[in-house]
Amino acid sequence: MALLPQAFYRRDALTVAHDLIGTLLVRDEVVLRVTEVEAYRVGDTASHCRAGKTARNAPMWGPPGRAYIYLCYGLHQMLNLVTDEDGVGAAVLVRAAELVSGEATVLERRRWTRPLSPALLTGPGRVAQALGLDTTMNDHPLYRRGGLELHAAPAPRPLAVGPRIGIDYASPEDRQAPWRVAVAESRWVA
DNA sequence: AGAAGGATTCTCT
DNA sequence: GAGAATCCTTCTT
Repeated sequence: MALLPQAFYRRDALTVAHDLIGTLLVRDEVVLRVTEVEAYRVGDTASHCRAGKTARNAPMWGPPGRAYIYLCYGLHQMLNLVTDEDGVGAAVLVRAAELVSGEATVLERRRWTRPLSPALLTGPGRVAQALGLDTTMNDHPLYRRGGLELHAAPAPRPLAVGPRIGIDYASPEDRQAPWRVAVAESRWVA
């Protein structure tokens, strides 16, 4: 499988967001196909970087192709992939995925008892939990072998776009911006 | 030092 | 659909 190079991430977050759909998140035996993402772009009033560099969002300002993971609502880990040039704050949030392999490990990490359904992996906290991620994985490079990796795969079509979720604090323009991207026909979408 | 709020999820009804 | 869980980050005093 082809590891995506760092150059893949060194572009505008919205461009990366579109190209991210269909790629494979890989950690050991667990493989997830990305089905839904949101772009948080440079100068974005919805972005964690809107108030400048802080201890929490520092990974977003670093080199592209690395992980930015943060704790939301005190309990959910959120996985972002850092984009754009080194030194500017931008990233793409992974919101949903489809199970490709590693079912046993994912079920265990998610403490899933019900019959298999898209709810297993639709939602950013669920994806991160399925991959066993937490903030100690911050700055982890996804373009190198080892730990969490991102692999190229055929791009599903068509895609659907819409406004992002849970950003009421952003400017009206940014709230409406269609920077959420998903596989149009997948059931593995929130 | 204290307070507010958050890129959510789960379990009910 | 509503409410609880839960704690870090950030902003204010």
